[in-house]
Amino acid sequence: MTSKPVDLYLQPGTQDRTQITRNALVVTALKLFGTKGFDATSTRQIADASGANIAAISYHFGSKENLRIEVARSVAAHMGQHGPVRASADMDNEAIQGLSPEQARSMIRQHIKIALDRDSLGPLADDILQFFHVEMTQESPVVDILFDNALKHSHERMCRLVSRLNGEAWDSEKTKVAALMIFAQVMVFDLVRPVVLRSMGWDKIGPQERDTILDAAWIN
Amino acid sequence: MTSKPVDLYLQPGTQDRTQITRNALVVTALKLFGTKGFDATSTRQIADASGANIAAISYHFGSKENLRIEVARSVAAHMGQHGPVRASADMDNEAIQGLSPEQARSMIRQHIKIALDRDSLGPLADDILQFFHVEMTQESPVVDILFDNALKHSHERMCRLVSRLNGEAWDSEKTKVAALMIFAQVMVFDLVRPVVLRSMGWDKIGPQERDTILDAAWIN
DNA sequence: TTCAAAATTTCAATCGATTGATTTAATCGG
DNA sequence: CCGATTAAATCAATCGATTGAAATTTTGAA
Repeated sequence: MTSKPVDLYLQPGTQDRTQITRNALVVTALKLFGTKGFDATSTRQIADASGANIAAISYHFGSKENLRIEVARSVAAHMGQHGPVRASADMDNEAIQGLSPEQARSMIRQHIKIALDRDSLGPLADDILQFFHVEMTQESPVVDILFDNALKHSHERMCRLVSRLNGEAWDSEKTKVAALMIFAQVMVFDLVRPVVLRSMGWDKIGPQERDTILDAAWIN
Repeated sequence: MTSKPVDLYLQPGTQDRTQITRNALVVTALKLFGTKGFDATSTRQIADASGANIAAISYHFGSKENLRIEVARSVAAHMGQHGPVRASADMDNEAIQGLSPEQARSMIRQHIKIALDRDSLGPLADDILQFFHVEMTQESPVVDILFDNALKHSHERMCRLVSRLNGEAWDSEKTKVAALMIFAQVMVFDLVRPVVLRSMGWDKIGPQERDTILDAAWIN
């Protein structure tokens, strides 16, 4: 329950049966929850697709709902260490204070570019982010896990950067909304992908399409 | 199947039993699908909450999936006639051609303001838009209905307006993405409301909060 | 080091409950 | 009275979860 989250990527030489099973269940659930949704995914589908027995879910995680939480903890932990969130940890608040508006703007652009970049998340990047996006739209215990561990810090850093641009306090309502809107611009294209594909005439949102999106993002 | 969509708002004096039952089922399903999601909503919940019998769903719509589609058709029809989509129908393409950048910018702002305004959709506005948003995130037959009847036209108008600003062709990829991003800025706050509430420290997204969002929207 | 006992993990089978949908009979309005 | 509609009962299928036994791994005394 309160133990270390399951690693989304097992080190190649792992022999531990338990670890392998738990990883398979979490990764499979990550994919199915992200694509079909939590409610539309049955425990049997997860078990079959991960090569485990149905009872394994109850045994290792207690319940389907707990598996969902474990997936969220794994995702949050992984993003915190390797993903876009990690990038914001490199700057400290005092350094931002001294930034010129032009420097801040540049860092914001870089920040957004990293947020769009999926390479840092590994081969599961698409699955991780799809799960992330889906869960963000629903009120559930999972939101708190993702927000506290992967969003809060990143948003605050963005607020401090935006503050250098608009001159307002970093924790003012205006600044906070502006910071959210910067993330929103690139995030929304994944959130409403079905509509985006139809509007744009695309058949997927790949690296090329993401460049187009990034070019259109407004950071002024 | 190919008949007129169910009216979301019955005229007060309606006596027609059939019409009343169908309306109750559609409105109830609209609310439940929007809040709990399609998969997490059972036909019994819909029947109970709407005061109808379980068999009524099969009788009137054929299946739960067909009820979902009927809800989408009703929502699309209602938005097309009364909602934000309607606003874009007032301008024609030739008029937009002659707009100065400054005029276009003003119309875009107005367009967005209308898209944020929920009064035109009536008392069910929140339910309608929540259903709308949820369905936009999932690949389903419903997306096509909503896109074709409520989004396509509105997006094209926005493209033509944006075209007056950036000087590019209205159907260029750059313009189309930019137009999407304008909608995205205000839409995303409803899509990821759970995260927005936590980030902003809000307990709801009401008219006041929407004003704050609108002020932060970038149209340059 | 050896090997049986103990603990852990997996397995097939099954639990009661609920799902979407259907059937049959009663009820309603015209 | 008749067709339209509803109500109650029930369908097979699937849901999440549990069971006890089998298989596997770990442990500990000799």
